[in-house]
Amino acid sequence: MAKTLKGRKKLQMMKIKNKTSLQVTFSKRKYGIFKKASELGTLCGVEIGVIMFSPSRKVFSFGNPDIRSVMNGFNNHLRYPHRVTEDGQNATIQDLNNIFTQELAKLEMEKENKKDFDQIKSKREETENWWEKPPNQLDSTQTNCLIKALEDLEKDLRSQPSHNFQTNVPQSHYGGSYNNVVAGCNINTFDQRRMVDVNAMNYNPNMFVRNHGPMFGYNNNNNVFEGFLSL
Amino acid sequence: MAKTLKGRKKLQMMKIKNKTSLQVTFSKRKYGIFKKASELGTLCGVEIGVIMFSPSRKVFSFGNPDIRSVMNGFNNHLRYPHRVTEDGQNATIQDLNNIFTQELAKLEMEKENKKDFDQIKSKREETENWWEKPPNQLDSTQTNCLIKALEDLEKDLRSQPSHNFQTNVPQSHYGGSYNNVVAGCNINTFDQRRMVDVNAMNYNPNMFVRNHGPMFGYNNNNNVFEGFLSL
DNA sequence: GAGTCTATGATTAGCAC
DNA sequence: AGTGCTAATCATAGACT
Repeated sequence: MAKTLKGRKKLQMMKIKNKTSLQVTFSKRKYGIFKKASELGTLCGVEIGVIMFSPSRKVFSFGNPDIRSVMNGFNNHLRYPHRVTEDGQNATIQDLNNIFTQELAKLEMEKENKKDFDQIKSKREETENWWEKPPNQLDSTQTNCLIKALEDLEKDLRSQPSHNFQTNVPQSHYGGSYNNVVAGCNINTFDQRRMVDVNAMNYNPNMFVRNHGPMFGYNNNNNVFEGFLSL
Repeated sequence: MAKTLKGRKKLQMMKIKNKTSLQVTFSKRKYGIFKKASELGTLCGVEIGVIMFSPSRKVFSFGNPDIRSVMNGFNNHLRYPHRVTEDGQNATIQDLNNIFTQELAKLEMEKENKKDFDQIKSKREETENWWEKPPNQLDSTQTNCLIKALEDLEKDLRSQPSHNFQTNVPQSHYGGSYNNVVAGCNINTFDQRRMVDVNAMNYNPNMFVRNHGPMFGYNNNNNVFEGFLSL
């Protein structure tokens, strides 16, 4: 049957009103762009990536060699002026990742320091209660100090009005407050919580683009599109 | 002058051997693709982004409305299986950002705790050196403790062989080691370093695409490309 | 690198399925 | 949401500036 096709007409460069023809145009031109991108990649041996959303907000993408590496390469060129590297350059995402990684390393170090600190604390408590120990467990330095303090005390005590002496003050007064609750902060849970927090992060410097799910792409070799499981 | 132009010839779909014609082809087709992408964006009112690297590794990109928001939208669809949200979903980049933000908040909290800790430490030092203070500055509890310790000491000292007493041991022996260097870690710089480090991060949850420098783009309105300052 | 020219190849609007 | 048709429009290889 002879058909009276009018052929292509020039299109005004504005959003297509008719919903159906808009959808058809999108579909055809999407194919056209992906094909062009594929050709450019092949002819010139360059990396290229295309990302688009359909009128119904579905995601489509093409990448040569793949969209992930192209985005990765692109991100390497992004600069974050609010953050500057040691040599005065605006930071790349890699720099930010490095900074974060260093932060976490330091957090880890803090944790270690805290551990040391606690160790020293307990050692110190041990040492600092030396005046309650029998003198034969004191070293000569401690003994000397005690003697010195004792002499000073004696001198002062003799030169001033009497105190209201009360013996047998419970030893736990010191031990308790040093070992656990100090000024409303529970030392026992302090370190534990931090440990949990640090482990919770489990930061991977490469999480920026790796390890994500399947996505749409234009397969350069056989003109087949692969599906991106959009939400 | 009459010229014998041969017109366009069909091109083999393979990498162009001639360096010059490859560069020319790239330049022309780059323009073509950006124009197609721009048209698709206008005609269909959709978001589209194109990123490519020239043969000399220069970066070019086009985005409607802009490459950043397109990449952002695309990233919303990426999933990071090594990281799972509370409801069991694979994490988006937003989730990762949230996790990071929370981590930093906790780091900040740690810093506060450290501050408290140091406060307590100094308070404690103050308290713990009480035996070196003149007795009129001691409270009754401390005095009682000292008396008790003194009595015990006296008793013990009398019941054992003599020590080699040396008076005038420098007081700084205690003060020094407690206030500054502890087990190889300088307490004075400890907190300061963390403060600097934390402030140095200044994490912006939106740093993924915001705040970066100028980049090439195809200006939809007047067909002008803007430059991306590549490295 | 970018722009021009021209013949020709490639894309696609409008319509139907 | 995609396919086939066809005529018209668009893109561009090659050569040159």
